[in-house]
Amino acid sequence: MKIYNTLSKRKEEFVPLEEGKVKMYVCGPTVYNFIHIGNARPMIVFDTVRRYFEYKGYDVNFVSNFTDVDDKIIKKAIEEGVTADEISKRYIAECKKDMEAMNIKPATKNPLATEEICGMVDMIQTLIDKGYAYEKNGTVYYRTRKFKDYGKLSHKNLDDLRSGERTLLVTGEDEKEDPLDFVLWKPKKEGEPAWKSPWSEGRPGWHIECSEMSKKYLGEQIDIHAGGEDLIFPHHENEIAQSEAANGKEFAKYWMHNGFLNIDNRKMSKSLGNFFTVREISEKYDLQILRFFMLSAHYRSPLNFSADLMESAKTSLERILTAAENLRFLSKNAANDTLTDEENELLDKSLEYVRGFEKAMDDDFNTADAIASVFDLVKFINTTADGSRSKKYLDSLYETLSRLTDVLGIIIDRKEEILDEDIEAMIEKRQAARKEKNFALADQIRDELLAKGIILEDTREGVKWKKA
RNA sequence: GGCGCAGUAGCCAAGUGGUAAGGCGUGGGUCUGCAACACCCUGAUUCACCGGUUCAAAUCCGGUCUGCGCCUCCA
Repeated sequence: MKIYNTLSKRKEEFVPLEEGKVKMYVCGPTVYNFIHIGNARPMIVFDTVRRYFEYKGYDVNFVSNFTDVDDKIIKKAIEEGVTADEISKRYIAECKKDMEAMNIKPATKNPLATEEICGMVDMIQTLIDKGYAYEKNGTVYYRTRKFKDYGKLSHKNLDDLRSGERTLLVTGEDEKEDPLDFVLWKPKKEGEPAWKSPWSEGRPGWHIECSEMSKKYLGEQIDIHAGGEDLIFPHHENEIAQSEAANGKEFAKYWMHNGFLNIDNRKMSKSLGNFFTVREISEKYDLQILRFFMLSAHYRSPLNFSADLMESAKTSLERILTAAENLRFLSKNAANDTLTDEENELLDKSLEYVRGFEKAMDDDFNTADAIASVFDLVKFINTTADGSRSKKYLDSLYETLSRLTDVLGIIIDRKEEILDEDIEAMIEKRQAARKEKNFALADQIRDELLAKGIILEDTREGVKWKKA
């Protein structure tokens, strides 16, 4: 397996720290509102990465935090006249609902920043003891120039940052030894949530949260650290500086970053009025479609979102779902159960698509290419599966398709739904009408059912129905 | 100013040296009472543009144009 590593700027063969295990940390959202579709991209992408590791037999320890103390949360709390805690708890719950609807597997652990303050204080103290941090008037800063590898992830050097950052110099607090130093701990302002520390009553800086939570739940060294590309600098760069200085060893072996989601080729923002929450999308579409849409491009490419593209994704996904539905239907009605020699050969052939899928995924999780293999398999299913096939053959194809779509987090199973008796009766009535060639009545009944949200399809093997 | 990414058919999108995957859409056909599903056929003599390297370039090098991102909270 190859993974593109932001550190080296190239694809590298994946070698786990510990045989058969993957330790990965994904920076989670700050919970001050419903998550937006931009937040959804890393969730979907890295859940798919995790699923593929599991498919390959790895035991994945997947940790993703919620940042539940932050200026934006505090601001929102003040607006609503409630506690910051209430805001964060509420939106964590809402976020988990959205994640479930996107079929994102629950993380092994979702640490909350506010529950890990102790560890952060310890880590900051270690940094001070080692000379990597200093305290001024209750605020603790990281001594950026002391960490010689600073800039290795974002491939910046300190002097470039300085020359470009006039604003930083101007706004930089006088207390800082250097404008590039960043905050590890800050004293509280009136009315803000605060915790005790040796330096002041206050709260941790954003960057130290992830360093500490990653260490606590995964250890000092992890395999993969991931997040949106905007986190490369300064967030991840700072995490490296903190963790490697404090722990004295390499923090993460592979750094993965997803590209941004744009709306009409522009960055999503509230001021441009092109801002969508996942919840809003879910009112119009099954979130499987959003998931499928996001996986239709490579995770490192920018991805443009629009209504047309969602419609297109919906139709595409429908094609996969229809093939699965057909297999289920045929299997239920299959006459014989033993595989013929020809079917055996066909099944061998179908494995070619599995190999294509794996080859794509092995190459830095190329989901767009992997989906092409799924469509090849779908075509194969549509051309070889019919009423004459054995149950075993049909089930075997279904199992193959299901295995691949499961890696993508696409659910093809559908619960057996039971129709109301009167609808059942209408379908029978329509069948009778068709037999008598009373097509006017048959069509009328079909329209009535459509109005009730039931779509009928007449096939050689019988009548199929699905919900609109 | 510094750092970086991208430009492939109507749309989306794979493809990093060997002669352009896949999906959506369009048009035609087969199946069907019709519809739907599905299947078959239909698509870039060409990969923003110019020049170079090579037997061979969408893929490598140089330049031009265009769009975008990061450098500040941000997935």
